Formats: sequence, structure tokens, C-alpha cells
Amino acid sequence: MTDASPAEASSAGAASTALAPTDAPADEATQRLAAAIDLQTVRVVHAIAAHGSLTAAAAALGYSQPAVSQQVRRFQERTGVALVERAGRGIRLTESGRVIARHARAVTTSLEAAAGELAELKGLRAGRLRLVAFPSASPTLVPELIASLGARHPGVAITFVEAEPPEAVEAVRENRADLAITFSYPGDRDDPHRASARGLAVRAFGDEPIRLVLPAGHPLAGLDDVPLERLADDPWIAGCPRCRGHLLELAAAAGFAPRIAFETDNFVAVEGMVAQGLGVALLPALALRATPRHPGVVVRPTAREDVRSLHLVTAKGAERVPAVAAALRALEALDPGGRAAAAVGSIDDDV
Amino acid sequence: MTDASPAEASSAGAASTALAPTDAPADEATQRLAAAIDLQTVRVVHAIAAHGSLTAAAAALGYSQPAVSQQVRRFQERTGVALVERAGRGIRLTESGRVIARHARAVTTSLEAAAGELAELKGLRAGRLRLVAFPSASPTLVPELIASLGARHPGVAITFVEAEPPEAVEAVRENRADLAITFSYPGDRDDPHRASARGLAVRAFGDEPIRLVLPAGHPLAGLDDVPLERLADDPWIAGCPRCRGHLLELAAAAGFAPRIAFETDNFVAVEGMVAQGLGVALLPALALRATPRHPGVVVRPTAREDVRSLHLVTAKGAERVPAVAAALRALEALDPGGRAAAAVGSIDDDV
DNA sequence: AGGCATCATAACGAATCGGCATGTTTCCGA
DNA sequence: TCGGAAACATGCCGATTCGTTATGATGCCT
Repeated sequence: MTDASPAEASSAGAASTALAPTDAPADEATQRLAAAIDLQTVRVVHAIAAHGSLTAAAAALGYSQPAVSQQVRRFQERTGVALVERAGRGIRLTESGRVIARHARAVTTSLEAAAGELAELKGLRAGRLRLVAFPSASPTLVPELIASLGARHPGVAITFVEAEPPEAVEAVRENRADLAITFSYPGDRDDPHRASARGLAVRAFGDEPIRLVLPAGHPLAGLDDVPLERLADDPWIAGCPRCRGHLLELAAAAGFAPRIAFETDNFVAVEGMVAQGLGVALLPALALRATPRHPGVVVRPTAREDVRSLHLVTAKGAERVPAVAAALRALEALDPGGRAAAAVGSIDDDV
Repeated sequence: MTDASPAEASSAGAASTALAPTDAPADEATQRLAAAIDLQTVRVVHAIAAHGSLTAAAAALGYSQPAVSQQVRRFQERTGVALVERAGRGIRLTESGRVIARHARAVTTSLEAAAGELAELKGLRAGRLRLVAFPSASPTLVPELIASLGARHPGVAITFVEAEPPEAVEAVRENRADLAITFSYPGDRDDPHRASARGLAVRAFGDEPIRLVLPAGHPLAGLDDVPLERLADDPWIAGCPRCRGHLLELAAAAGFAPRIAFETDNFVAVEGMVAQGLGVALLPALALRATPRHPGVVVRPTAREDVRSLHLVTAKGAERVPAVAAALRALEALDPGGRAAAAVGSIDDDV
């Protein structure tokens, strides 16, 4: 029967049934089989199909020959489906084996695509970082972070939204942001990192000095550091609403209640007002670092070296998210509190 | 920052890199990751994505909650890629987790398709059986097998090719056939099941009686069984080439050398010749079963109840191929040697 | 503050896996 | 026809993985 007339007799309906795509909701037998198919079997069968023998497949996979042999045998044992049959001193795939080999490509391709995307994320050639930070970080820390991160990992898409600490923390909690840069005052009554940050990961990010901003001609402008109580009678310009709380606290600690003449959350405006002699102000170092010093003001540390604490807030476990991890590393590399750069008198020497 | 103006700042080239499909030949990192992704993780992540929590995913998969928890943790440990992060008292998928969840569909779909096809094969709603059998089985065993198998498993595509035993065995060996029905004579010199069938699985399929065909008016036509030696002087009609060998052997055993007057491999023609009184013949029972008896002949068993042996030949291990297994079962259910049906005198009562 | 829901951790037993050593079968060449 | 080589099969062992139960930690809600 080499090339003799093949008297073929096909039973009725064979092709139609055999070729019908299985879009029916997997019957029980299918499900049992699907559960029995493990990736190792798929890989092994794929290798066998590609290389033609168990030995060659084993070599290609970096396994020993018996390992492959057993893998195949186990599948047969637990499913009753033979994948190979002996052919001379070698083997060949059965119909079932070829079925698996055929689908193996699709599976491994999908998995490799997934692995590729993961590698992109892990290698930070992809991924995203949704950043939230308080206003005075916007012109300082945030651009520095974005520059540093963008240079090292051009594939990471960074988005930034400005928000005060409570809203920033909430954004992380609600998964609208991956990383929040926040601050808190030592005795903050409603420190968002106390109540509302539970369930989140909060990292200390150093302390940011609080500076006194005085008109250039102020009587105390000559002092190296200024005791707050000596400004008890000066009019005050309060910064952002939250900063105002801090001012009240520091003043109380110094034994007086500040007379707040003006209020604005625009720290550039604060400087302008101080320069005009409308009052004195407390500003965090970062806010001062954002712009060149106004010629009409002088900046002095407070005698107590008051600070506010910076924090990095993420979801718990998010430190393992590559983009977040990279951002955290980049932030640590920055000068967190801005002490060095913001040291009095050397404010302008930007990095 | 609920719906405040989102001052988005995206680092350069983010989108392009992030969205570029990974058609590059998987780099090393990708390969390590691909190897680390196991099916269980994929299933677990898929379930988490679908159900929103580890507990629900565990329930859906039929596992305990810690099992799922650990599965996720192990993946993180061995790849350094976080799949979930805490969110309140629950969890949510990270970017990486969503990547896997997204591809999980493709993977499980492929696997289910494969499982479906395997189930089809296993359940014999699909599959094929390439059958080879010797000529006198063509009108008897083969149609019966096809009918029986086709009725029980309409999805199995059966093809049949007629071939003498040596070619049939070779067809199985060369994977041009899945199942061969063959025969051999007791003392067959070149029994294909001895030398050439090594490496194949050969099953005994019972013995088929050899009948004497005599002209109706032959002097020995009245005997119940005919000693062969009493036909030493009759002219003989030899059947197929291989049958001729058997005839010579049986005659030799009976102590004579048959005078072969005619030769044909067409057993219908043999009967016609015998009816014309041109000689006597030996025919296997199956050949006789194929057609109604010619009125001019009588059929008698030989005194020694000579037989030829039938065999079923498959590739080693092929008995686990569903279609082959079903065919073997169906064949065993048939009356192998055709003894009952082919018993003398009751030849015509077909099943 | 207490109760419930959810996830994390620890410890344990079972199953799986892969390697090595060795046996069996088949092919091939002298 | 008789080794020898090639290929797969098998038995056994140590290591690892996996899933379970029991228990702890945390966060949400009333």
C-alpha cells in the first residue's frame, strides 16, 4: 500500500464534529483535563514536538532525559491520555500530543508576552508613577524627582497632582495615587499620618527646617537666629491654612499669640508682603528654595530650629512595585529636607 | 484633589516605550520571568482579578485562603515582582498583577481549548483511526468494525486501506496506519509478526478456521470433515499468493504435494472455479463469510481443523490512544475468527 | 470598644519533581 | 549475527513545593 488507491471510508459526520470549535462552556471532562494540564507538561510537549525526541527535548530544556520521560508518563497516568507512543527506538507524538504541542505555542507566547511586560515594569522601561505632593514641593522636590526618575527610567510615565497632606493621603488610599509626599507638624492635631494613614506605608523623609522671613530692615534682621518670642508684637503673615496651625503652635510654645495680619497660601506672595514690611512670616525651607530670594527680605533660622517632618506615603507593599521603589530610591538620593541647599545665605546655589 | 485640575507632568517618551509591543526576542530578564510564571500563579491572579479578594479567589478555586495568599507571596519572593498590595482590609492588584491577569485570559483560554480537544479525543467525539486489513477482512470484519465504531463514536474519522500482512505491518511501523488486522499461518516462514513487528504491539485476535471448498458433486462432499490426504490427487486452486504457501504446508503435513491447477487472489473466483469442477480449494472462513455460498460448492472443515491466526498490530503504547483503544474493544466484541457465524451450514445467517 | 472580615504567618504532612544509576529495546555496522 | 550505540523506561532518593489547619494581626463598621 505504498501509493496504492486508498479506499477511504469515513464514518458519517466525522469532520463536522471533529472540527467544531469548542465554544461551548467547557464540560466537566474538559475542565478536569484543563486542571490536569500543567505548564511543565506543555513546555515538555512543545520541546518534544520541536526536537523530535525525549532526549533532545530534555537537552533543550536543560533537564535530564528521565525527567522528561517521567513528565510525560505522569501526564498519561493522571489523565489517561497518551501523549507519545514508541516508534522504533524513538517516540512520536500521538494525536493528543500534537494537540497540546499545537496549543503550546499560544500558551508560551502569552506567557512570554506577560513576562515581557513584567520585565518592562521591573526594569522600569514601563510602568507609571502617580505622584501627589504638597504645594511647596511642586517647584522643588517634584521636578527634581521627575528629572531624576525620567533620566534613569525613561519608560516610566509619571503623573503629578498637587494636594495638601490629607487629600494626598486619601488619594493613595483610594488608589488614585501611588506615592504621596506629605508633611506633618510635630504636634499636629489632625496629622493625616496618624489616623487616616493606617493601612498605608508611611516613611519618614527627613525634617524640613522652618525659617523666619523678616523684612530686610527689621530690627532683628541682624541676628543669626531669632527667638520667636521677640516677634510677639509683630504682625504675622500666615501661609497655607495648615501652616497657620503650626505658626499658632510655635508661637504658643514661645509664649505668645501671634497677631495674624494677612493670610495667603501663595508663598511667593508671602515674601512680597514681608518685603513690603507688612509683617513677618514663617516659611518652610522648601518654599524658600523654590524662588530666588526677594531682595527686600532676610531669612533666618528660628532659635529652636523648628522643623516639619516630611513623609512618603504609599500603599502597603507598594515598595515592591518597581516604579514606586525607583521613586523612593530617587527621593532618598535627593536632599530630603533641603537643608544643605536651603542653608541660610546659600539659597541660590541650585544643584 | 477630588476633581481638582490635575496638573499632569509626564516624562518624555513614556507612552511610546510603555506601549511598544514586545516583539523583540525575549531578553534575559524576560526569560527568567517567563520561567518563573507558573500556571498556578496565573490561575490565582486571574481569580483574584475576577473576584476582588484573596478569600473570594480561594473559594472560587476551591483552595483555602492561605493557599492563595502564599501562592502570591511566593511569586513575589522568587521574582521580586509584587502582584498585590494591601488596600484597607483587602488587597488590590498592582500594575504587574493586572498585567498577569490580562494575559491570564489568553493562557487559560488556550489551555481550555487544548483540554477541550483532548476531551474530544478522549471521549472519542473526535480522533481518527487509520485501519489496514487483509483483503478477506475488507467485506467482513472491516465493515463490522466501522459500523460498530461509527455508531458508538460518530466523531471518529475512520480510514481504511487494504493490504496484505507484511505491508500492513509496515504501514503501522511507518505511522501510515494506527491499527492493522493481519493473519499468519502457524509455520509461516516470513511471519511479519516475528521479525518486522518488533517495536510494535501485536495482539492475538483468535484463530480463523480454514475450510475446504469442494464441488457439490465431489465424492468426498458427503463427509463431515475431510482428511486432506484424500485430496492428494485432486487439482487445486490456490488463493492469494500467501495462501498458496499455507496450502503447500498443510498438504505437506498430510503427506502430498498438491497439484496446483489455477491461481487467483480473488476468492469469489475461487468458488466459481470449484463450482465448475476445475479443482478443490482451501479458503479461510472470513473469505467464505463474505458472500452467499455458490450453489455449486460445498464447504467442509478440514479434519485437522486447521486455522490461521489473526493479529491486531499497533504501535507500542497506541493502546492508550482513545480511538485505537475503542477499535480494539470493538474488535474484541466482534466474533474474531468468525467461527460461530462461519460454522458449516450456517454461513448465511449474518449478524 | 467590640465584632466581623480579610489577609499574614507558622508548622506540618503529602505530593511532586528532577537527578542518578541502571535496565530494556532497537538500530546499525562489522 | 553479534556487539555497541542510541533512545527510552524504571527504581530510588533527596529537595522542594504545595495546600491545610491553626493562629495572629489589621482594618472596617456599628
